[in-house]
Order: sequence, then C-alpha cells, then structure tokens
Amino acid sequence: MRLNELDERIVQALAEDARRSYADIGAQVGLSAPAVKRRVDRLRAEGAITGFTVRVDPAALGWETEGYVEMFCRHNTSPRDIRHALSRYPEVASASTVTGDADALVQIFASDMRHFERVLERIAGEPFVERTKSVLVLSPLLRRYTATTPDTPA
Amino acid sequence: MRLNELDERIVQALAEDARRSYADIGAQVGLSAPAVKRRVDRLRAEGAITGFTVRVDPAALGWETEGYVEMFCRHNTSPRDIRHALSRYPEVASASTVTGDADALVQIFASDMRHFERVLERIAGEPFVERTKSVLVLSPLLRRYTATTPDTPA
DNA sequence: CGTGAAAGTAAGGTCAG
DNA sequence: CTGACCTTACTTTCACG
Repeated sequence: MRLNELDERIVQALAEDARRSYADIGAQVGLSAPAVKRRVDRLRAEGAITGFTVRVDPAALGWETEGYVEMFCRHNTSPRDIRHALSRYPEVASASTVTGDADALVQIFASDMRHFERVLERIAGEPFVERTKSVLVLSPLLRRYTATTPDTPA
Repeated sequence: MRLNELDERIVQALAEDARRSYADIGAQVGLSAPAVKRRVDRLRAEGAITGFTVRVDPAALGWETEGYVEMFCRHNTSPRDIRHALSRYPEVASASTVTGDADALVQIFASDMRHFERVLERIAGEPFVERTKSVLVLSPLLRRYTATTPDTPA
C-alpha cells in the first residue's frame, strides 16, 4: 500500500473540501478528472480513504462542552475491555491507549457541564477504572482532519 | 441557530457518508431532494456544517505515530498566538486550549518516532512555549468523529 | 415543500503513450 | 500500466405550482 506524492496531494485536497470535483482537483495536481477518480477509487479500495463525512460545529448541534479524560485502570485491564465499555457512550468521540501514567485518553463531547459531569461519573464508575483525571476544552484552536479506526486492537 | 430533529437526521446521514445523494437522504428522512438541499444549504450558511472532508486511515498514508502534547506557555500567550504557530505544522491534527496545568493540548500525527520527536522539538522551541509533556498513542480504540470545526477564538 | 427541466458532474469504456 | 478523451447516466440546481 504505497502512496506517492500525487496521492497525498489528492488526499489533502479532499481533506480540505471533499466536494470539489475531480476536474478541479485534477487541475490543481496536474491530472485529468478520470485520472483523479481512478486514484481515489484505488485509495478507497486500499483503505487509505475510508469514507466521506461532514465537518460539524458541535455547538450548533448542542454539543457545547468538550473535554479529555485520562483513565487509570486496573493492571489487568485490556484495551479491548476499555473499548467495549467506552463504545456504549455516545458522548465518547475518540479514545486511545497511551504511554505515560494514564492508561487511556478519552475525548468527550457533552451538551453542557452537567452532562459532562454525569458522563464522567459513569465512566469513573466502570469496574476496571481506578481513577480519572480530566481537562476541559476552553477553545478549539485547530481541527484538521478525520481519522478512523478500521481495526479492533488485540 | 436552531436545529430540529429533521436537521439532525440529515447531519447524521451526511456524517456517515457525505457523498450520498440528496435524493437518497431525502428518502431516508422523508423529504424530496431539493428540500434536503435547502436544509443543507441553510445549515452551511448558519455554520452548523462547516465543510466536507474525507476519513483517512493515517497508517495508510504513512502517519504511523500518533501522540498528544501538552503545551505549557508563557503567561501572556494568547490562544490566537498558539493557533497561528501550530497552523504551520501539517503534523498537528487538532489543538485546543484547556483547563488544568497545561495551556493547550495538541494532537499530532507523524510518520514515525523520529519524525514525532522532530516536530516535538520544533514546537518546544516556539518562543512562547516554556515546556511540553507528551504521551504517545499505543492503540486507537475508538474514533467516532463527526469531526468539527476550528475557528477563531477571540 | 414537491415537481419538472436545464446544467454540471461522475462513471465506464476505449484508445494512446 | 497510467493518463486522456468520449458517451451515457445521474445528481444537482433553479423556476414554478
């Protein structure tokens, strides 16, 4: 699955605006429209591009409060356990296991502070969670592109 | 900027697949294609939808190393300064000012550890940065984004 | 908000380098 | 094997009821 520089520029163009026409993108990267399409199709088939989505302003949807929660778990907790538990929270936007003191870092969107607190308490109450430490987002500065997980880690 | 239940279903449909046709979405939510378009146009004008983008698999693009960096800045540093500085790093996927000890939390994708370290050093070398603390992502557990918008704090 | 017609865009096949 | 051209079909878009 090798991507060359042309592919990267196409992905970058799509990341900025996924609704640009192939002809438009082709003009920017120096290809014809069908050539761009063929590359995009290949990128999708290879899994480099996993889909198309919208950028949404969470506040407009009533998601006003954002925060990150560090989870400290019991020592025998597997990533799969964490993932399984967190997947039941619609408020969890992303989660990863990380190096350092904490075991996992969880990004949360809630409608307001009360909602955020409620979610936090429920997460802290999960059987494998020993404690949590959270920070609230004051203002989002940058949000560039959307990544995905096709996989289920071991 | 009020969104009703119909708008939310349209946004949800677009979040899953932003390339679905208006007719398709309309069939799902019970509207005609032009009606869906009118609502999407309005959502874009209101800022609820800020754009269309691709979901990419970072690993497939050679972005194998992911991490979060806490930035500790000088006390007179404004969010705008941070945003301006970080926007020049293509490796920065997202950044927010946060409560707690650190001033900002920055998500970074790099091609490998060496690359990550180089970016980290450059960020740490920014004039307003006093120190940084970073954690590496071991395995992504969830990435549910409906990704969101930047924009421009005071 | 739904229906129709016009324009633009995408998709597939075919050919050339 | 990769890129360009052409034709067909679809989606988007606007005017109107």
